[in-house]
Amino acid sequence: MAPRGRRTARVSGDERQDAILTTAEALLGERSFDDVSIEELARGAGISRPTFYFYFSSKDEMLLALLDRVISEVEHRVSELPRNFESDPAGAWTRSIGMFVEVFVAHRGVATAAIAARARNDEVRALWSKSMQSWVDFSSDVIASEQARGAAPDGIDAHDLAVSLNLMNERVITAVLNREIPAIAESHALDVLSTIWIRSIYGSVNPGRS
Amino acid sequence: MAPRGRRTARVSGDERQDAILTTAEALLGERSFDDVSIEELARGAGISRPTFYFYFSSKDEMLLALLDRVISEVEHRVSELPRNFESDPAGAWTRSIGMFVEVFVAHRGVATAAIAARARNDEVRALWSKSMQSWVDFSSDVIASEQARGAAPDGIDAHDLAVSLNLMNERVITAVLNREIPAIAESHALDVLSTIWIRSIYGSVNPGRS
DNA sequence: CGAGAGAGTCAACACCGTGTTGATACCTCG
DNA sequence: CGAGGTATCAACACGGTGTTGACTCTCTCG
Repeated sequence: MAPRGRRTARVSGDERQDAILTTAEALLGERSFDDVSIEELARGAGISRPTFYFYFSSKDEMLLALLDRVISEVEHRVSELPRNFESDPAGAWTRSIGMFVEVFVAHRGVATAAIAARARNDEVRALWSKSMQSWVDFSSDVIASEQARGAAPDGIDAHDLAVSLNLMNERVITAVLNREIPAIAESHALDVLSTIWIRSIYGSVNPGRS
Repeated sequence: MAPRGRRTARVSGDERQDAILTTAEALLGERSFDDVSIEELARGAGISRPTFYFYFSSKDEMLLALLDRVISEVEHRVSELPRNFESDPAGAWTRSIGMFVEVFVAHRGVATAAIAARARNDEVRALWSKSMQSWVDFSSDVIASEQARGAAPDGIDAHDLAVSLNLMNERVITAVLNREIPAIAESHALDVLSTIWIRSIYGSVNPGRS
């Protein structure tokens, strides 16, 4: 039943929860997780600090909710990645890595906060690890099949290679997004990463089309 | 003047400072920086919490002192790295990366704490960045000269490549040391990293000796 | 309609870790 | 001996997290 004429005095619980998460994404865009107090999150959502605890049992719990949304997006997008690497390996890898970059750019604040929280919070670590594994499994499968069909040389375990390259992506992209030193120019990032992936997977500068 | 017969009731300031740093390295080996309180550091060094502030103005300041020692070691060891890449490129790179790995392994606690603190503390960030740059400059110089002499293909900026590969090392090694998932086996790490470096620098599986 | 039941809210409180202050003891050197 | 730097710590102030208990609003059902 929609509220008529006179609006309901109180906004619904779900809206409040969303308001908290929205406030959080916004604040994490400008400041670090530690520098955002629960007080601010609550004020941003129009409630008092204790009421925040009605919605989330802790600040980390809220980060988990934020991260959960991102993970769903990641798993969905990874499952839709094309697997036709035979015809244009370089292009296919570049598109895959590009998607990785896009997700990080779109959720920079959450990603940075999660990476920091990972060190102290088991649940955050588990959730982050789940998302990294989506990418690792995808790339590991593709590398293994490229090795199987003879397009990529053996001499390195497909899974080890996939893990290392994905960790490189994570680290290089956060360095770029947080304007660290040393880092590379944002405009080069995708190009540089793709080049490294392709050279180290195929052992050559120019993997042949077939 | 050495204390005679009767020992000085009070241990010297320098010893106390060292005791704090030693306690810190030990505790950081088992717990995260945030989980180590100043109270514990002080107790470990046989002093009270306020006295800790006589030696360091904050916990971060102490981390800085810890990191400073590591940086000196890094700069020293980097400057001693051989540069004879012409005769045995693969071996030379493996030895260089091996040294990177060694430093991380030897100072695992400090490295992990510094990486976490980097996000919130400017001085830690600056110091860490200085140490990364030692490695980046070294590798960037070597890559550029390999490209110049025609042993390594162009098509990627030497500095961008050096930054990315060094960031990969940082991330992969911390993942290994902290037993993250996904990560690779500690015993493979050096081998996997070297392979990726060599393939992506030389654009081939087997850079020729000359 | 009116008495629960739930959801939602918050003032006040307890706690813990950081950083500060001021008083005091010790040690050395003129 | 006594002045001045070195070293020490009890007690305090502060800020952020998480908890409690009482209150209000709204919806439902006899």
